[in-house]
Amino acid sequence: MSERYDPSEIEPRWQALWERERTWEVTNEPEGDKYYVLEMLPYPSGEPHMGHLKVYSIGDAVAHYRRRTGHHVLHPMGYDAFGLPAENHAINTGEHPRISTDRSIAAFQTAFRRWGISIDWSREFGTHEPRYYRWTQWIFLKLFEHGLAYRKEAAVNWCPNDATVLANEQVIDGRCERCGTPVEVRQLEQWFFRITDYADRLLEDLETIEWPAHVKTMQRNWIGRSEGAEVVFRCEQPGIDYPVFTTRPDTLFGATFFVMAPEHPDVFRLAAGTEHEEEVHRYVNHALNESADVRSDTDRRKTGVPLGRTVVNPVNGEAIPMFVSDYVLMEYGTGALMAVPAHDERDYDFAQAFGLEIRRVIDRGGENDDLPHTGDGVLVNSGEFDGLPSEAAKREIVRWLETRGAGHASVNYRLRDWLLSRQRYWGCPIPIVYCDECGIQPVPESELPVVLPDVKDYAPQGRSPLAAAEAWVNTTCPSCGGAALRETDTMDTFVDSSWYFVRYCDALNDEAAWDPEAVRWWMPVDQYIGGIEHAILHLLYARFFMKALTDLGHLEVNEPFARLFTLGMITRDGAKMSKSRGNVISPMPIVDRYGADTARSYSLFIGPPDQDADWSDDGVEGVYRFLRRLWQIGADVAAEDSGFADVPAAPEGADLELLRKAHWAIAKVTNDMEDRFAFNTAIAAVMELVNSCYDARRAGADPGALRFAIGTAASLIFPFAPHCAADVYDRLFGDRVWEEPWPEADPAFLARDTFQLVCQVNGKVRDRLEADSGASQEELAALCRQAPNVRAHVDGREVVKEVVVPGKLVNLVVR
RNA sequence: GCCCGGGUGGCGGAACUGGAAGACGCAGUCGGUUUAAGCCCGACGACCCGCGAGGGUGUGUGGGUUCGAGUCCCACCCCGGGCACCA
Repeated sequence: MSERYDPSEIEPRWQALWERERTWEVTNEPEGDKYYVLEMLPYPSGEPHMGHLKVYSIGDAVAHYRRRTGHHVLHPMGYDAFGLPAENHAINTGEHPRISTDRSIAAFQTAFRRWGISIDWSREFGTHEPRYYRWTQWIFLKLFEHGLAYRKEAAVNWCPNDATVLANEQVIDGRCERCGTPVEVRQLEQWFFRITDYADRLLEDLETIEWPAHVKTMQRNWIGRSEGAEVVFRCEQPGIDYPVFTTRPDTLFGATFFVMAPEHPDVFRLAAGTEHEEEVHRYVNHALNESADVRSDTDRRKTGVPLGRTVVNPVNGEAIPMFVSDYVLMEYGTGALMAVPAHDERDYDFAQAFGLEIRRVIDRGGENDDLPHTGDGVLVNSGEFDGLPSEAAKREIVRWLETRGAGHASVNYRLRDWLLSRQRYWGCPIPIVYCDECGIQPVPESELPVVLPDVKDYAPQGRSPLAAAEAWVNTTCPSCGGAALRETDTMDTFVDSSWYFVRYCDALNDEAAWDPEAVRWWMPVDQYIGGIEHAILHLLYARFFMKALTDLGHLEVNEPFARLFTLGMITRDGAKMSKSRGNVISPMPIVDRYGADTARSYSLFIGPPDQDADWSDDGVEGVYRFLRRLWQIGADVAAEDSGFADVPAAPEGADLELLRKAHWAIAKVTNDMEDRFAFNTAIAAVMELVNSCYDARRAGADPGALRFAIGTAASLIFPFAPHCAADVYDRLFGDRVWEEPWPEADPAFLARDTFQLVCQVNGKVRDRLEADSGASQEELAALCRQAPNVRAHVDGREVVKEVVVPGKLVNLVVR
C-alpha cells in the first residue's frame, strides 16, 4: 500500500479542473428537462458557519443528483448584501459597510470553492450592486404605478435601539426581532406594499406547492383569515353608525356592551360633554404610551372607561353602553367591537371587572354549562332565531341583517400591509422625490439606478443617515423641473431578497430585470432549501412579489418555490452555536483537517437533515475513516488490476453477494435521494457497501466484481463527497464520474432465490431457517413446524391458526 | 390556552405498507499488526437469568385493536417549535 488518502492534494486538483472547464455553468437554451435547485442566499457577515456548510451541502447533493439523472441544472449563488449588521459595524468602526460586506463576500467565495460546491459562477451577484438594485428600484416603481406601493401615516412599530421602523413580521412578542429591544408605537408616514390585497391568493395557493406542512400552517396563521360579518351599531347621539366585525353573528343577541380601541379617532368626540370626558382623556393618553409587550399581556386585568354613550343593537333595538378599552386593537377589524361576555373570554373578563350583564344566548345542551362558553351550540334568548344551531344561525342572522341594511357577510385578516421604509443607510434607496408643487414623484426609469451616496456618519438620529447627503438629497422634480428632495429612507432588505431567484435566470442583463424567455424556462425554483426562520417573512414576501409582478404582466410565476425543504440547526452541546456561549465550531478548521468531503458528508450523516443535530468531533472522525477506506480500497484495487477487468458473466459465491450488495445500495441511495432527502441513510448504505467490498476482497473476490462494487460506491457517494468520488472513479475506470448517468439497480441482482424464514410461535420468534423464495404457503408452514426450536414450543399443544407471510415469516398460534 | 413536531441502547440515529427492534456511525471490550503508542485490519456487543443451549423483559406511561404494534386507536406525561386580547 503505497499511496494514502490525502484530501489536501485530491480536492484542489479536482476543483481546479472544474473551475478551468466551467463544468457547472449552464446556458439558457431550453433543452431536455430543467431543474432549478436553490439554497437561500447567504447574508454576508463575517465568515461562513456550520449552518452554511449544511445548507449548501444539501443543495449541492440535490444538484449533482439531478444532473446525473438527466436534468439541465441551474445552481447559482449570490449575496443578500444590504442590512443592519454591516451598518452597525460601520457605526462602531467608521468602515464603510461596502468594505466589510465585500470582505465577507470574499470569505464566502473562498469557502464555496474550497467546499467544492458546484455553482454556476457566471450568474453571481450581490444585492448591494447598483447593477442589481437598479432593478429592485424598477420593481418598486412598477408596484407604485399600480398602487401596490403607497405612502400613508399609520401607527408603526419603532425600535428605539436600531432607530428605525419595523415590519409587523419583524416584531416578536413586542420586541425587535434583531436586537430584542421592546418596540414603541409611533405615528409616522411610511411606505407600504399592499400585500393584504393578496391575502386570499397567498392562502389558497399554498395548496398548489409542496412545502412542509408546518411552514404552510405558519403562513396560514400569519395571514389569519377569519370569516364572519360586519354589523352596524348606531350611536343615536351624535348619530353615527359604527360597524364592527364579528366571527360570531350567532351571538348577536348576547351583546351587552360595546368597546372601542383607545386609538379610535372618535373616542374623544364621543366622550365630549359627558361626565366621563376627563377620565377618557386620562385613560387614552395612558394607553397610547404603554409599550407593546405590556399592553399585549393577556394575564393582565382588563381596564377601561365608559364613554357615557350608548349604541343600538340592530337585532333587538337595545341600547347598550359604550366603553373604551385597550384590549381592543385599532388595527384589526374596525377598531371597535360588540362585546358578548357569555361567549367570549375577553368580553367575559371585562364584564366581570365592570359588573356588566352576562346574557347566555348559546346553549351547549350538555352537562357542563359554565360561562363563558366559546363553542357552538343552540340559540336561546335570541327571538325568532331560538332553537337554531350556531352554524345555521350565523347564516340566518347575516341574511336578516342584509335585508335591513344593518350588516353583511365579511372577511378579516390578521395580515397587515408590508411596511418597507427603513430609516437606515445600508439599503436600497427608494426611487422617489418629493416636490412642493407636484407632490410624490417617481424617479423616471431612465434615471435608475438611484445610487446610494457615501456619507460620513452612519449613526441614525431618528431620520435616515442619507438625509445628511445634501448634494444627493437636493434634486429636481422629474415632473416640473423645480427644486425637490429625494426620499431618504431605504428599503427593508427583504425587498432585495424577494426576487433574486428570478434575476439568476438572466443575471447579466443590463437592459431589463430579466428576459421573459429565460424566466419562463427556469422558473419556478424546483427545489428551494433554507432555514425555518424564514418560514413567514422571506417566503411570504417572495410569494407576494411573484403574484404582483405576474398580475402586472412582467412574469408568469404564480408560485416561486415549487418544493421547499427546511433544514435543522447544527448545535453544540445541545445549544445553538454562538460567540457569547463560546461553543462555535467553524467549518474551515474541519475542512483543513479532514477535507471538504468529510465536512460535507458529516454535516449530512449527523442525522435527518430537517432536524436539529448536535455536533460530535468523534462523528467527524468516523466519516473521515469511511472516505479513507473507500479511497484506499479503490486505489489498491486500481493499482493491482491494471487490466480494467469486467464484471464476471456468471458470478457466484462471494462475487454474487458483492454484486447484490452493490445493486441493493443503488436502489437504496436512489430511493433516499429521490424525494425523501434521507441523506443520512443514503450515506449509511454506501458505508455498508464499502464494508462489503472489504469483506469480499478478503474472501478473494473477482477483480471485475470488486471494481464494479467500489466504482458503484464512488458513484453513489459523489453527490456528498465529490472530490474523493471523482478520484476513485478516475483511478478505477479512467472516467469522469459526474459525466456518468446515475447508476440503475438491476432487478436480477435484487431478487434472491432463498430467504431467511422467521418462525414464530404465538408471535415470538423461535427459529430462523433458509427457505426457497418460490415456496408455497403450505410448504413454508410445514417448514416452520419442523424447525427444532419451534417443535419445542408446539409439541403437545394444539395449533389453532397459521399465519403465513410469503417471503417473510410464519406465525403458529397454539393453545 | 390553541396548533404542529418529537420521546427507540452509553451517544447520534435506523426500521418503507402493521411482520426479525437497534441498520450505519461513535464511544466501549477483546484479538491481530507494531519495538511501543497511535493508525490500520478483524471480532463482540439492548437489559436480566444461565457455563451453554436457551428463557424472560424491552421503543415515554396506562389501556385497546390484531395471529403479530416502535408503527394503528383512546387517555395521559415530558421535551422542542409556532401562534396568542385578531373580536
